[in-house]
Amino acid sequence: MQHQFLVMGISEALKQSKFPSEAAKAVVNAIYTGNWIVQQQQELLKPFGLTVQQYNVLRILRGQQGNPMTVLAITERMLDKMSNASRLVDKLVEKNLVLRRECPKDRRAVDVLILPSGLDLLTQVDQVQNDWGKHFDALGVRKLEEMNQILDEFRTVFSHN
Amino acid sequence: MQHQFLVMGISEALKQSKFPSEAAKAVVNAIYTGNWIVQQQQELLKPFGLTVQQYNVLRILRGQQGNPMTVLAITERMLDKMSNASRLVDKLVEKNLVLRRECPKDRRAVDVLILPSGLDLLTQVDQVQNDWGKHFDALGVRKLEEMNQILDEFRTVFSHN
DNA sequence: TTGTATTTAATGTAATTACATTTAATTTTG
DNA sequence: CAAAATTAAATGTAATTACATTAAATACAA
Repeated sequence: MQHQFLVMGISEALKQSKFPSEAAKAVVNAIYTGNWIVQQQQELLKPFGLTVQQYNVLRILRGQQGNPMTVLAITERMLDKMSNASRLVDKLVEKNLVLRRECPKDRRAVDVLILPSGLDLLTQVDQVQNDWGKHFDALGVRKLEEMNQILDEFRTVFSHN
Repeated sequence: MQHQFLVMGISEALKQSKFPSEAAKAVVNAIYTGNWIVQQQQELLKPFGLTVQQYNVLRILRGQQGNPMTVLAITERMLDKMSNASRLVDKLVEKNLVLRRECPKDRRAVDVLILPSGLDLLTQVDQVQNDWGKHFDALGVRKLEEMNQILDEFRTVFSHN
């Protein structure tokens, strides 16, 4: 009973021929596309024993280039409204991919650092991720820029009530 | 410690100034935008005691115009790879919004029907949803069509290995 | 300084999701 | 027809998420 994401236009994908408006269709399409990507990434990450969220946290930590980040700083950079960065970091500590230690400047805060083992794992995952991402290059930079532009606009239109 | 989705370009939103490629940015942007919408809908639906998934199932059932749907048919039309349409329908039955009964043609299957109370609730939600969706009209049909086109292409590019 | 408010992270919990298994009914095959 | 395979839904469970609360440290204000 596993639902497969099929690759097709949104109407065929959801077997829904008519939407009340183009905007309604875009809303559904954006959710569907986001889910579709997450689904794909989940599959890619399964062999590495990482969830999408854990992977994202690792990447965020790598981006700091050896500098520690507090849990709060991690939360701010996460894609997902986070249920719990604290517990996510827990999992990564359990897997020995990151280090958690008291922040010397503020003892409320906790510094999190990616370990060499974490960097190694990311390197492995990168290989697979890059291959996967290559598919999108076929769209061309021009169109991808357009996509980014439109998605940004789509969210931004909300600030102009 | 609740993370707020702020309305801005993807780079500012995630405080990440550079992406390895435009495609990588688009991937993140699509996930972020999908999450952003789901988040908004969650807020809208909270007063009605519905989760986004439950709401989607109700809408799917309404689309059948009084005809019953099996659980499997519902699953096929869901936005999300479904953990469990069966338990989702459970919740809706508990709330007295839908009816579940044995399918006469195939006793393995279960017919699910939306009840008048379910339709009423949807009518109420529609009002709020429509107001929310209005914001996107500002983008113009032209641009929304473009967005739908690009998102479809984005997923479709995968079938052309 | 001392009490109050705020910030940061962790924890408790209920609900949901992912994933595997089970049960029952139907379809297919020999 | 009978056995095997398949299909549909439900169930068990572990993990994750949502949401609220707590605990500890810091900042702020009187």
